[in-house]
Formats: sequence, structure tokens, C-alpha cells
Amino acid sequence: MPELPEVESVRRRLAPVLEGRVFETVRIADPRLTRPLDPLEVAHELDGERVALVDRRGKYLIVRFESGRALLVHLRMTGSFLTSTDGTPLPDDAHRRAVVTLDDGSAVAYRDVRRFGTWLLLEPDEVDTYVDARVGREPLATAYRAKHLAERLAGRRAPVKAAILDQRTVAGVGNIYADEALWRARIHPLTPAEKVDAEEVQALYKGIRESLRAGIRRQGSTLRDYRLPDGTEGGAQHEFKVYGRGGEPCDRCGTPIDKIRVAGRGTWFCPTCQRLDGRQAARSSSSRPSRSRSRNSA
DNA sequence: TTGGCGTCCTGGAGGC
DNA sequence: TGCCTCCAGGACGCCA
Repeated sequence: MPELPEVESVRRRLAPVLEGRVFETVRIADPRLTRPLDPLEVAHELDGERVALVDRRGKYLIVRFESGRALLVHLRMTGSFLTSTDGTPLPDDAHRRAVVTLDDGSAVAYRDVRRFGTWLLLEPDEVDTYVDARVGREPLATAYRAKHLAERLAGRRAPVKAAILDQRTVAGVGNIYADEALWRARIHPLTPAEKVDAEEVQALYKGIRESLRAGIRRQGSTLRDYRLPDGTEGGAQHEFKVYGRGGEPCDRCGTPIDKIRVAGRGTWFCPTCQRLDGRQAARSSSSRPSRSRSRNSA
């Protein structure tokens, strides 16, 4: 699932292909991608736009044009790009939703199996307003501090995991890196956010940044659909400490990793390293052990 | 204001 | 082998 490390890895690969190039033709095959706008209309508007910068905020990929407009791409669950820069035709793909041809002959295809991804074309005065309303601070920015995280957790009774999945709390953290960060910080995912003390906030701040950086170093995690624009897989899944490791021994203490549901999401944690202590668990959609039949279940 | 839950969407896995 | 059901989860809207 594309989270900050995956989107950042995609951005780094797309930038040299797109920056400075003109969108010569745009074909959008799936009306869902641009809804409520008509895909033909969006494709027509994109024609002739020259890319100034490929940017990112949280999980949003932002293609900024010289005109000041921006194409805001959200990969959601299964969105990915595939580029062809040497004239090789793009392979057939039943899940291709759009293709952009550039003025140098390169092609960029967008595929999305579950069709949750979105393309949104914004006018110059709309971009920052739109993103700022949905996305909080960048956790890897040099100006980001633990106090910013503390401010966002204060007064929230929801489980800390639910709180950090909220994109206004920390931009770009999704289900995978939330579990990884909480493990690093030794915090039980059902701990009420407001009960996370200052020392734990500091550990969580560090855990979030370390988890995300590790993900970027390995160019994201490929569990099923995620691919880099050159078709290669990410490698971060080989370094996960808890996510998808139900029943396997914890790297720190050897206790089998447990799986529960928090905020409707499969949640993996170490029951020894990540204790609730005397604190009452925050209410959750279901905190009973999951009987998932997926490969990730315990 | 906050948080839970349903919805969208499709492929894969497991059960029968 | 084929059909059915469950599960995965990011964002958003609705409701309590």
C-alpha cells in the first residue's frame, strides 16, 4: 500500500522523466480516476502542460506545471506508474487507467487494480488550500519536532494508532508504518492517544521518522501491487519488525507477534514490548484477535 | 468536536 | 473445478 516511503520513491523515479517535459497526449480510460470531472475534459486540460516539478505532500504526488496548475495524484491502495523512456511499447495491462505521452517520446502509464486512486487537476490558487486541509506536517521535514506530534495527540481519546493514521496528525503514515513506528516506540496500539506521555511521544516521533526513512532507503515495500516506475519492487517488506509477521518471534524479545484490529485495520504488535500497563485500552472497532485467513495472520 | 463505521473496489485465499 | 465468502485498506461521508 503506497504510504510516504512508497510515494517518495515513486516521486524520485518520476521526477527525472517528467520535469521539463510537456504532456503531449493524455488518455484516461477510467472515469473513476477523475470523478466527478469528465476524464476527457481533464485529459484535454492536461494536454500541452509543461512539468515544472514533481512534488509530494504526505501520500499525495503533486505534478506542478509551469502554468501554476497541479495534478494531484493519490495512489490509495494499488495505484502505480510505469514509464517507458526508450521507445519500448508499454506492455498490455488490463488495469491500466491512463497513459501520458511526453514531448520526448517517453510514455508514463498509470495502473490501479482496485481503482481507488484519484487524479485531481487543481488551479494555481487551489493547490495549497486543498492539500493543507487534508495533510498535516511532513514528519521527515527538518522543522518537524516531537512537540508537533504531542500537540496532535493531546486530548484525543482514540487509540494512538488511529490518531497517527489520521493524515492531519502525521502526513504520509499508513497502516504499515504506523505499526512499525509503534513497535519501535514500544507503545501498544490501543493506548489512548491522550495517555501517551512525553517520553513516549519522543519515542514515537523517533519511531515514525526511523520507520519512514528505512522504508525510503529500501524504496518502499512491495506486498503485492506496489512497483517503482521502472517496474522493480521495493524491498522494505524484508525489514518489517511487526507488520504481517503474526506468530513470528519479536526481534527484541522473541515473543510471538500478535494481531488485533484497531480502527478497522489489521494491527500487528509485540504483546511483551508493547504493553498497555495499567492504562485502559482506547475503544476500537474491534480489539479481539483477528481470525484473518490472509498470509499475514498469526 | 470526536470517533466509529459503512462504502468504494478488486484479486487472492480458503472452504465446501 | 467452480462457486461463494471473507479479507486487505485510504479517504470520505454520515451518524451518534
